[in-house]
Amino acid sequence: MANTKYIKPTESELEILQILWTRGLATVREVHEELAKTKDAGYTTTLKLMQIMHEKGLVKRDDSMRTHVYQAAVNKERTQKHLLTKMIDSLFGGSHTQLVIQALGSGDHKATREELEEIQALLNELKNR
Amino acid sequence: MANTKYIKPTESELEILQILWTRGLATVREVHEELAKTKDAGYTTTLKLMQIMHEKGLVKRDDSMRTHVYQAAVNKERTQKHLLTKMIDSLFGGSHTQLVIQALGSGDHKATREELEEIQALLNELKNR
DNA sequence: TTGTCATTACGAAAATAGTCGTATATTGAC
DNA sequence: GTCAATATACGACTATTTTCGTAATGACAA
Repeated sequence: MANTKYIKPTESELEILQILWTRGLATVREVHEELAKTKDAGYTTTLKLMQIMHEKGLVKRDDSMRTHVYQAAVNKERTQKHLLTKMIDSLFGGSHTQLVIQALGSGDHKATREELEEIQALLNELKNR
Repeated sequence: MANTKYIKPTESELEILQILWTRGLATVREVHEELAKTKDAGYTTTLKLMQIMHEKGLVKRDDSMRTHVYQAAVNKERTQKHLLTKMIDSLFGGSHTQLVIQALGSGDHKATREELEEIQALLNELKNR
C-alpha cells in the first residue's frame, strides 16, 4: 500500500474540509458561499486554497468540466483523531481522560440522551477490562 | 476588571507553556533542555520565543537577576478550554459529545479507575438534568 | 586583569499561511 | 459574432511564526 503520509491541514483548510465532509461534492463557488457566512474573504482566495489543497492531496477534483467539482480526499474520522491526539499530547500531557473531563465539564453542552448513552456504553466497556 | 483579551498561543508557545505549567518556575536554559528532548532548535530560538511570550503577556518573568526566571502567566485550564472549544467548533461541528466519543474510543488509553469514576460522576450529573 | 563561558537583546532571514489582482478561457444570451 | 458573466491559473504581496547569527554584558576562575 502506498504510504499515505499524513498532511496536517491548516485552519483554513480545515474549514473547507468541514464543508466538503458535510456536502460530499461541491464546487469552489459553493464552498465559498458557505464560508462567506462566517468569514470574509474573496472568491479567488477560496479558489487558491482549494487548489493548494489539491496539490497537497487533501481534496480530489473532477476537472472534466469547466466548473471543477471537489470532494475531500482525507477521511474525516482519521483527521479528527490525528488532531485530537496531537492536542492531547501537546495540551493535556498525553491523557485522553483529562481531555474528556474538560470537554464534559465545559458548561453548556446540548448532549442528547442518545449521546449520553453512547458515552455511557463506551465507559462501561472501558470499565470492564 | 481589566479586560484580559485572550491571546491564542502558537504551537511552539504551547510547548513552552506546557513545561512551565509543570515546573512552575524555570529559566530559559531549563526550558530549552526540556524542549531539546523532543525538538531540535537552538538556544536563542527558545530564548526569543520566551521573550515574545513575555511581550504578549503569556509568561511572567523575574529579571532581577542576570538569569531571568519565567513562569506561565496564563491559566492552564482556561487555555485548555479555549483551545478545546475551538477544536470542537472547527472539527466536530460544535458537538462536545462527538469529541468525547472520539477521545474515549481511541485505542490505547491508560485511564485509571479513578479517572473513569470521575468521568462517570460527570456523566451522572449530566444525565440528571 | 584577562580570558572564557553563559546570558540577554535585537534584528533579520526563512518558512508557512493567507490574501487578492489580473490574465485568460469558456459559456450562454442576444 | 459580441458581450457579459463566471471559471481557473498564477504570481505576488502581506502577515505571522520560527529560526538563528551576532553583539553586548555580566560572572567567574586563573
